[in-house]
Amino acid sequence: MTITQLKYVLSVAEYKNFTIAAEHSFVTQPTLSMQIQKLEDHLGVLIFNRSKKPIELTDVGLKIVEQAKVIVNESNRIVDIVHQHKGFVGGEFKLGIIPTVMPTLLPMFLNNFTKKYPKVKLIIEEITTEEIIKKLSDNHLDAGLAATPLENEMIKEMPLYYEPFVGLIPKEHRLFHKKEIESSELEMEDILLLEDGHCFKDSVINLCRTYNTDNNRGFKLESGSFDTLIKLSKEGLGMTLLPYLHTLDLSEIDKKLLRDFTSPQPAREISLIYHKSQLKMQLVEALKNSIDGVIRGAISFSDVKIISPLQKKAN
Amino acid sequence: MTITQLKYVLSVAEYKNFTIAAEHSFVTQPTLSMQIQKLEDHLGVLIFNRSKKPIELTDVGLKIVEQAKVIVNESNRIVDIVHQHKGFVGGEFKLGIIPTVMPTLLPMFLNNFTKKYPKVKLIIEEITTEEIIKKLSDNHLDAGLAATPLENEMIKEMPLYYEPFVGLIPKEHRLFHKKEIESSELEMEDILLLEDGHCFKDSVINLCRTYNTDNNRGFKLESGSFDTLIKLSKEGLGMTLLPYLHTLDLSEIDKKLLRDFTSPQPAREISLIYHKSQLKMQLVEALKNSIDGVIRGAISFSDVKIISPLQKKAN
DNA sequence: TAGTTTTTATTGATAGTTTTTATTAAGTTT
DNA sequence: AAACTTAATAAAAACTATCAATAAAAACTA
Repeated sequence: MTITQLKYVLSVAEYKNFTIAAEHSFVTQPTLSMQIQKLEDHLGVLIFNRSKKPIELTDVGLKIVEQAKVIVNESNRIVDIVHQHKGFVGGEFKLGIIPTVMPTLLPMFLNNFTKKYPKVKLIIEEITTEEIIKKLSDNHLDAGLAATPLENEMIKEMPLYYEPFVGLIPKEHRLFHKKEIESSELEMEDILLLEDGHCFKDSVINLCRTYNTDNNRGFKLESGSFDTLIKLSKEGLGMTLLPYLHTLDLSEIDKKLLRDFTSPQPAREISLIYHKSQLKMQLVEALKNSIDGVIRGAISFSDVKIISPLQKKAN
Repeated sequence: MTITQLKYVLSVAEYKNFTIAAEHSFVTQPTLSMQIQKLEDHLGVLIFNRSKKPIELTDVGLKIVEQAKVIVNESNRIVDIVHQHKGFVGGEFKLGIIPTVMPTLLPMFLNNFTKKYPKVKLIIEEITTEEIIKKLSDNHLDAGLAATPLENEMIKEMPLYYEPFVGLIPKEHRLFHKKEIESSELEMEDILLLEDGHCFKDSVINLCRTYNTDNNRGFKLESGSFDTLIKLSKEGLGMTLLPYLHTLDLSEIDKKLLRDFTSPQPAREISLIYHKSQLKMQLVEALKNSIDGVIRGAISFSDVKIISPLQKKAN
């Protein structure tokens, strides 16, 4: 039994297809077929049920695959140990970022990070939280940036910052003439929200507890961008909440519609997330340090309203 | 990086000598040397410091060895998974048994076990508790039978039975004329005990708490057998405690010196112990079931009557 | 210090394996 | 039934692990 054989098994288990699995393993299909046969012979069991299309795992196959994942992960860790010892921070690092964080956070740390760690080849992908979770589990991503908490057993979270929401109130709205809004004044019925990241831990105002996605407003919002939200809001379909960093590039006219919240402000928690197996942890730590650095210094977080939630949480 | 290479590394780490490690790995020394060099080249670090005699691990080497142990253990588990699936209970099973348990317990379960699991090649070794612990940690034993608790992080315990101690009181002793002894009457100063297994969990009379090995009796006992203890006791050097099963083959004359304890009796806990990695668990479970079967329900330390099935079998 | 022993590294031959290309077989789809 | 997918098989080529023999280095010895 070799680690290579186990990797081939994992590849077939993932793609349910020998040919595709072979491509992803950078070998030809017969190579992969033979090695898997050899392993099956050695163990005296069939791992795959080849009669089903697409190929299925046998009962033992399922258990073997789970154990193979453990073994392959643990062997990858050897390289981590060596890198850590050499103080080497490098290699490929695949990072997934949710769309609503990408444009604001990426420009802030990318330069800083690539300068500090020139040996790292950052591969960044803009994908949804759900896909990040899936890809972290499959080892197709090394880490992700998303709104937390996720409450997923497989995934560890490293909170980076808390980004307060600012209200965007259309002219006709009942709260338009207020200078500041209190959370208690919010009527969940007339707020437009993205699914993305409005659930929080206890210490922050938790919008998702009161926010009902099955509202009786007559339409359901599936948009992934705040731009759509802003337009809908200005059409008079209700107020909305924008993450603070997204309000910075609004037009002067639109900025007039913004209303801050009184403390405690609603906010979203943005975290660096990674698989519980904690592979490539030096890289994850390096990324966290880079982001921490820019958040503390580079951005104008002199603003009291942003600093306060940050300070609350920063232990 | 291959599992074979990692096994070679573990072997050298254990024996601190390439030649001996090679023998234990059933390959020639150049083979082993080359494979370790290849791994070191691949990782770009030295695992061993060959200039020191005996060979030492480097700093990274130490961490690599720890991780290699994990990987090798986890890969052994694949075979376990297959065996479990096939319902196959077989292969080599190396069991260490402490001297004071060996003669009483082994004859009771050995026949039963080998008949029930003919495919298992039991390799039994009579060794001390300390050596069992060491060999379990090195993977040179699959399980052990010893008096517990051991309070060792690495080792899991599966209690099998509680064996009460019976007092052996020489004629001159102050307690000789008592029919039964109460634990409270014991004077630790005049009891001869083996180091072996007189420590207990809370629920049992705990002799080791009060028993001071640095006694001021003028001699220190290092014997490993109860026979010596009996002789010393009859010489008038003090009373002693014998595990119940050991009292069965005393001569009729010696049996006259025995005194039972009133409830709660002092007793020793005998457990099946194994490494926390839980390899070959089907075999461990099989062994436990066999022993349980012979003992027919756990022996309660507080009730002499429950011991009767043991007595039946032993006679 | 020179000789002896012990231990690890090196070399070259060989057996064994992995991988590849090309082909066949089996099963689907059109 | 032809066209297409997909996995298994065969044979050749590339590669690797292993061994025996030996060299080199280090540690004793006398």
